[in-house]
Amino acid sequence: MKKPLSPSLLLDEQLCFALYAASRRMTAVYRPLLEALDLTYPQYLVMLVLWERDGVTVRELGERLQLDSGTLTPLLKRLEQAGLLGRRRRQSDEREVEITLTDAGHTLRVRAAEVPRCLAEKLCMSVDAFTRLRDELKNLATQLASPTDPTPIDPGE
Amino acid sequence: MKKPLSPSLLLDEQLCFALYAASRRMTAVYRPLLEALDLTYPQYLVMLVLWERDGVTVRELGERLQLDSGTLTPLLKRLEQAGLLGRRRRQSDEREVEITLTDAGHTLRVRAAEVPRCLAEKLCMSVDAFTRLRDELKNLATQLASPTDPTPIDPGE
DNA sequence: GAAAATTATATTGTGCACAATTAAATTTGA
DNA sequence: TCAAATTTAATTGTGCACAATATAATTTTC
Repeated sequence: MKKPLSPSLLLDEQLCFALYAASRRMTAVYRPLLEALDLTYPQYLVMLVLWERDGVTVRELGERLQLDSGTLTPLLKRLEQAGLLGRRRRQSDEREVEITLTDAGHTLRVRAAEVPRCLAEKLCMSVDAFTRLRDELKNLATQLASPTDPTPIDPGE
Repeated sequence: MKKPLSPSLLLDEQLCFALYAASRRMTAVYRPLLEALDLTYPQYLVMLVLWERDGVTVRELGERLQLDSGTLTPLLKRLEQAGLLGRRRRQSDEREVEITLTDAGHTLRVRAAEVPRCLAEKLCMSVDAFTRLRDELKNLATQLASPTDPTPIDPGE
């Protein structure tokens, strides 16, 4: 009598829906905070990367955030229009587009520092619980990204 | 010396990004499985609700999935075009649109039953770990949905 | 019982996500 | 060296999400 791992089609038993719903709730909580900075949530993520290291390429941004150019190109153009960053082809390799923060882009970081504080308040979690859940989600993403890992047989192409 | 709860702006320390990335990875894993059923992931969620209880209104679907009519109306029209469901105004209250599965919609459930099995394989998690993570995410969503819970002062409107 | 308020859905517009294709620059290799 | 393969962005098209607005049906209140 071994109970199989979630063979259910009941919505409330799905891990995927709990994840999907929590993720949308999370961005909904960020929305009013980021609105004050004139940023959307994905734009905020791009800014986080750039505040860590300026002058990265679109490809590097994409690797970090797991987003492709179809998403990033228009998003970066909007941030450029907003005056937060500049985009230009690299001299060394004209295929690459380098993203650099403007002064306004750098300055925004100060106001953005409030955002994680507001969220910490909202979360009401211990540092331990926060770290544990975050790392569990990272592990989950890693497991989900594994090529064909648990598939019994797959000769591939 | 009390360390504050995640006052960091580093991408890899954010719970929100771990959540966002894991959620997108999850739907990416579902995508090829659902493609075989000609469903997108949000369409699959709608079908899960309808397989549990047929004849619900758009409003009830929205409450269950936390999606509004701006998302559901076109999605439901696509499922109607695909022949999986029908939409008609309720006699008792013409404001409401009742969604009912067609025979094809009911039949699809059989093939969909394979989906959670494929995912369980991919996840490689114990039932306990699965359940615990799912319920932690539900709790997180609940906490994030709480109106103004941890805000010190807010006289409101 | 009619005006006002509420409720339910649809519509419009913006901004992601992501697949598929295109185009240009660079690298590789016969 | 030069043609083929690879790499990087951009473009195009579809389908969510969600805010804001519109519209129509129903309920409430006087």
